[in-house]
Amino acid sequence: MVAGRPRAFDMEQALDRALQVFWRKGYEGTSLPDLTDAMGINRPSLYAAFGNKESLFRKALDRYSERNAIFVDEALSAPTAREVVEKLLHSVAYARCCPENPPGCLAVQAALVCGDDAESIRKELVMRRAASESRIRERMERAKEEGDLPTNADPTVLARYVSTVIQGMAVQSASGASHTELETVVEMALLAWPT
Amino acid sequence: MVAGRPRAFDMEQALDRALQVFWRKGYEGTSLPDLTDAMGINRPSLYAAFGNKESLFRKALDRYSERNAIFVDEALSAPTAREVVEKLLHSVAYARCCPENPPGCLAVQAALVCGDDAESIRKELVMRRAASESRIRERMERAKEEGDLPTNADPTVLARYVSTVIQGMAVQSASGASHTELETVVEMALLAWPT
DNA sequence: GTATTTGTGTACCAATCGGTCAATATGACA
DNA sequence: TGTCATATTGACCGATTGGTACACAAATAC
Repeated sequence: MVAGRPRAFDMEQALDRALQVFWRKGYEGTSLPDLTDAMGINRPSLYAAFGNKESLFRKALDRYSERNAIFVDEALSAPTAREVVEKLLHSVAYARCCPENPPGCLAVQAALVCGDDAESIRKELVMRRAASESRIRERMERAKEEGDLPTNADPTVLARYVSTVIQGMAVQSASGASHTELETVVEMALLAWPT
Repeated sequence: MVAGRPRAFDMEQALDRALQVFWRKGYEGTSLPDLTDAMGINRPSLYAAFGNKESLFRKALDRYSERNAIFVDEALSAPTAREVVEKLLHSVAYARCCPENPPGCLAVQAALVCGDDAESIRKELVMRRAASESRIRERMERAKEEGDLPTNADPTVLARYVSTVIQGMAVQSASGASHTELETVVEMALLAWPT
């Protein structure tokens, strides 16, 4: 980039707008007019700045993941396994219902199933969800080494359970559940935690 | 219907095939060629027999719901609240991974989010999921009246927790989880149950 | 056998899909 | 003040979307 006409829009803001649309309508449910309207730019500008629809989605997904990572990292750095899942679940209950964002979880609802064209997006999301679960599992393994969990506790199972509850809350949120409703789920889910 | 040329295909079988496609690809992700190919009929036959895409989906959804209702009814008729949720969760763990069906739950993944055109389908699915949760809640209310649950137990919260776990398992299944993996989730989820 | 009724097959419809081209506008730099 | 590099604009592309019109085939009713 040497000189030339400067870009008339804010790329960060435009990407945020695109993220919101994908979040609300999913990958397949979002059309290019949906995107250009929300981003306030026209089609060739979108393609010049972000590539095609798929690469725009991936950039939006990266942004989504980065923001999620902030509170996930914070939760995972709690001193005990119990505190980790408490923080994690409470954070998710808040984040999925944060009023300035669409309900639900992008990584769950953007392409849980899809037509053949979007199959690579679906697989990407499957991998991201698996990666999230792995991070929790690794934290539980550490907890077990530290004597922070009973010797018969299985980090894989614990992580899968927590992931399942989190994904269930995503569906609940996408169905209109409120923050307080999700909090009751969190409290109950924590009753299963080993002591 | 007085006379006329007889239908050359089996409507029940064709509807089953359509259900499979919607289940695997979601409402928006399924195209009419997807449907006609799977059903082995051509477009005008499909429209004559089932209306349009939306009404075909609703018929397929009804069929899906009926089949689900069989084991849900059986679970809800168990004598105690504890047995109800045990049966329910184990049944779901099996049903979501039954090898002759697509993974996941149609009512969750067919249109968790979507474009404007499919909005009425999405709302229908939200209502069905809410109805399922209500059935569980009513069963828990009955259990409480029967002294089958602690006096401080909240049927609404119990039902929401069970629904959330079930929906989480649907996401896990759609992501490739096996039956035995879901069973470990069930066992752990049951640890939260009040005694 | 002929009329009537219904299903099937082909070919088509307008609208929308994701994506691009060529012309023009706008800035930085010399 | 040009020159050059990039951004914006509107029109356009072929392919696909959900949905139909119409001619023909196959059965029953008389």
